[in-house]
Amino acid sequence: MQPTVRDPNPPLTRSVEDYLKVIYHLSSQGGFAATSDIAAMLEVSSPSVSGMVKRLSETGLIEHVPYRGVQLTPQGRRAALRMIRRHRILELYLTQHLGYDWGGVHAEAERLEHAVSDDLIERMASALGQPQYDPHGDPIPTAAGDIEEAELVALADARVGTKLELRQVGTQDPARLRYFAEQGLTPGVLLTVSERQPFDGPTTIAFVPSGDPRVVGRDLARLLWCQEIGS
Amino acid sequence: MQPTVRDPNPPLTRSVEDYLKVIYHLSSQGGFAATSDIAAMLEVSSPSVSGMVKRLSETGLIEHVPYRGVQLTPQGRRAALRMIRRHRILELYLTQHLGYDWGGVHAEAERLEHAVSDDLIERMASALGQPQYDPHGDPIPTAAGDIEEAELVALADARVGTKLELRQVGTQDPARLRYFAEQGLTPGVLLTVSERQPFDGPTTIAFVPSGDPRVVGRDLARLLWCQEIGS
DNA sequence: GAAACTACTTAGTCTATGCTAATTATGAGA
DNA sequence: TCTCATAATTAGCATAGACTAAGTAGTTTC
Ligand SMILES: [Mn+2]
Ligand SMILES: [Mn+2]
Ligand SMILES: [Mn+2]
Ligand SMILES: [Mn+2]
Repeated sequence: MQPTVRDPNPPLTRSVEDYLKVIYHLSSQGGFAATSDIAAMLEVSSPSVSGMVKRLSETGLIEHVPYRGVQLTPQGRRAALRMIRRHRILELYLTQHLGYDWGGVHAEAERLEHAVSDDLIERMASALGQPQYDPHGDPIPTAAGDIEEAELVALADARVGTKLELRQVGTQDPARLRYFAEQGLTPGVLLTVSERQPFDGPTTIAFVPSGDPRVVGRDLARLLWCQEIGS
Repeated sequence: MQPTVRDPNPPLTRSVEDYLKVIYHLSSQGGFAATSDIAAMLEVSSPSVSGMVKRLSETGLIEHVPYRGVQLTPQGRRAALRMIRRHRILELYLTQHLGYDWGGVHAEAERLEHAVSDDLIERMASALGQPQYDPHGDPIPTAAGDIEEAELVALADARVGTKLELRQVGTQDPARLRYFAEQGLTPGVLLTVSERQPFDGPTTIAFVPSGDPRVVGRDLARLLWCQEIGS
């Protein structure tokens, strides 16, 4: 009778997968992810995060510096990017093939990402023609775990007079997403920055080529990630 | 400070949903589902089943007669049929739209059924044209919870000389399913029973209209559910 | 440099779900 | 009716993941 050896490589649980994704997003700018930020993103208590952080660092998925924060190990990063690939392919598949709108698709993908097989994800990716971006403009990591790192500027910070392409919309909030869609503010749109009010005021843009003007408040303008267009 | 009131109607967990489905299948012929049969189907231990049975009967999803077995309450039956609808629509969607074969599709649906929203299932059902049967010929319950009850006979029990339509294939085993598909034994096929060897021997059939003969061993013939065709 | 605020961790508890080992009920045969 | 095999249950324990309450470390502020 075996003394019950623990599986050294158990499959990741749903909770673990969501923690890794959140830690990836919080530490992608190079720094550490703070306990309280993780707690806020996942809507759990700080002690819950401390507990999970302990387990994740014991299994080698993250590195924990007490009172500083956590970072992903290469293994944790691979796992996180795998989940992000799943999430974004699911979002795109649901919008392209099942009529979802880009506001409602996030919640569905948030659950499905943990249940689909790699095989199903690759079938969806094929059906979509190996897409590079999800409905919100976010880059889809490759199956090998590579992800495009774009140098983008928030519309709220773009200099007046520059010409921009809207590339990513940095929110999952259905209400804001639907509003952006109504305003024509979806990835791929071209615009110029015509004016910005002082004291963190709104930004005025003009669509290219129509020239139609639009005023965008500061909070929303911070969600619109753009790329400067030469000339 | 509230003394923490428990949610009186928590969402069902993945485990609970799988238990209900299994209990539905085991008790669908009118009787009780036995603890050991539930345990075998779910590949868990008998004490685990006893424990779950206690909780499920406390929440009113099943009726438990100790040492006899369990049956679904109307509420439990509704929940089980909802899961079966999800499972079968998923199986059909994956085969029709994503190129799955009918052998591999069950495992994928077994996980996805717990993660999809009702909305997604209904979108899939629409894309499929409100289908009535899954890839294995099993009837898909309606969203309202009605399910077709067909009077079928196993090929192993069909009288020699009768003409039959193959309606359902009663296994999820990928190897057997692929074998059946190779042999042309898929739902909708017409055949006549030409011979049966004594002492639980194999059954010989002839396909209609081609007349091609085929010998089917007893164990496999018990998985092929058929309907007698008039004339 | 001490006080005070904030963020983080630790301690202790709870639920869901699984397990093994031990016990008990049921029904079939003798 | 008694015995025994089988099936089911109970007892006791483990793990994942959440929570609240309490304590501690780091950081500001005067
Ligand atoms: Mn998720
Ligand atoms: Mn997205
Ligand atoms: Mn299942
Ligand atoms: Mn099926």
